[in-house]
Amino acid sequence: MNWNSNKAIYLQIVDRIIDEILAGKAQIGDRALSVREYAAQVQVNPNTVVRSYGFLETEGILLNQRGIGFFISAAAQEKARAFKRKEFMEEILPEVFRTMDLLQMSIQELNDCYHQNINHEKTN
Amino acid sequence: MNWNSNKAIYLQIVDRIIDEILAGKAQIGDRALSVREYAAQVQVNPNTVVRSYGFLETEGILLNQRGIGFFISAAAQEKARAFKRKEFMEEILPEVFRTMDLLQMSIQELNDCYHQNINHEKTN
Amino acid sequence: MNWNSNKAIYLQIVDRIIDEILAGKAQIGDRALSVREYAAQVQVNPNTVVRSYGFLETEGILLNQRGIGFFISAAAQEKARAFKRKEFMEEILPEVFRTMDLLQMSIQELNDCYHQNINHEKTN
Amino acid sequence: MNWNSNKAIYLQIVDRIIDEILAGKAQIGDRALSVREYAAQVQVNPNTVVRSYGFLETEGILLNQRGIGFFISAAAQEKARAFKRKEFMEEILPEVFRTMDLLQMSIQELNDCYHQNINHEKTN
DNA sequence: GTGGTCTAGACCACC
DNA sequence: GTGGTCTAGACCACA
Repeated sequence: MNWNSNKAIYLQIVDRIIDEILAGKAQIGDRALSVREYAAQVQVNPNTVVRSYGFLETEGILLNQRGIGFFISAAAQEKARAFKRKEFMEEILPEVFRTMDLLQMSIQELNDCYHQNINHEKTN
Repeated sequence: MNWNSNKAIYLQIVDRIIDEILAGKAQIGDRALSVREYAAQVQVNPNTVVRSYGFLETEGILLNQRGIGFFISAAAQEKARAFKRKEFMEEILPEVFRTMDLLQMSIQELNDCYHQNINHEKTN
Repeated sequence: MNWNSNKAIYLQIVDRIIDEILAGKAQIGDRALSVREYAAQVQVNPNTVVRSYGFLETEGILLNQRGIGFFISAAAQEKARAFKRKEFMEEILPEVFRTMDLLQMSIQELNDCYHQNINHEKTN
Repeated sequence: MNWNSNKAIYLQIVDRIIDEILAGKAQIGDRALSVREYAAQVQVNPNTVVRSYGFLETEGILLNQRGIGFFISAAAQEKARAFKRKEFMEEILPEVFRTMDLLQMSIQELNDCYHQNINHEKTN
């Protein structure tokens, strides 16, 4: 796994799990990998995963069953989407629009970028 | 100024100065506020401003004349725009499009947000 | 049953059984459910019930007749009451009074809560 | 410091700090002891204090100023009281009343205990 | 100096 | 086996 050095690893793990839930790769009720398994898989210390899982539990995305493990909560999709959407609408987008203004970039240009990006992905 | 963000304060100051240059509030050849003045103005430790100015100097946006102070370089506008544009196109936008995909958000919705945002600013 | 609490499940089961004894739902000499039956009933690992029963045995509330099962001991009512009362008077109440002091809550308020609580239960 | 082995140390530290705020020993705007200082004072590992402070920050009771330290937030009293009160009303009290019922203890007896307790404290 | 993060390794209660 | 906590010690960015 490639870690971006600007963001805490445990938060990058959080993002990754949220993305997987949103992408439907993890279904409601699925058991999450055990802390040790996940840690081994992504090559980090188990404590780091404990932190990620703990964070996701406070967000209501994971549920902990004592002595058994963590599970994808029933509201995981919804909570994950809300979490991501809030971050996007309140923190990312305003900054994007402000930057566009400074760069004197029109919304039309942004649309062009979007469609280029989409086409680029399709050909991959 | 709110320093609540997760981003390092010195980088927030960098952004702020670049924004002012792009917005034309600081002209080529203008003398930048002294480190102490700026620090006092934004309520921050002078060392922090030193770091911001240093960063802008390596980017070619500020020029340091020893014993006199920092000045807006001749190429400041151009450099600032290039810096900002590169960051925007290569780091911000791809992530934005990826997030839109995860949130199943159409480019149309983004356009709507943009126009709402613009109108909101105009009425301020 | 909700096992969400911070308390160990086997202790929650202990509390539940003590409560049933105090409430007179389990009579002296009654045979307790087998570990497996109880485990199935409350949806828990049998080992967990084993632990609860073991705890109650050391408290003299259950008796184990090898090969037959667990029974409510003759002194169960008395032992259960003593156990609960001791815990209540020595651990719970002092902490309750200290918290009331911190919250600047009067004994009158507590009385009000009590009566509200009672009325609420009656209407259920 | 005496640690109760039933509760995580970092949570006991949280409780202790909340109690001090409610008791008025820590005033709004006061700087909290640095993580290292506090850790040395109560003889635990700094990481444990980091966890306590982090918890209190998410509760809005402490504020973190980057590179400077933690401070008692403006809303600390209110947040601390709300936190404690919620815990008391929703978790402690219902259990207390249920136990009183099981022990066939009247509200009058509870009042007596309260006044004894108060008198006892006064003579200390 | 401050807090933030990560690792390594240990012990625990619990299922 | 599971997660939860704690320690010890390290390194980092930041003020």
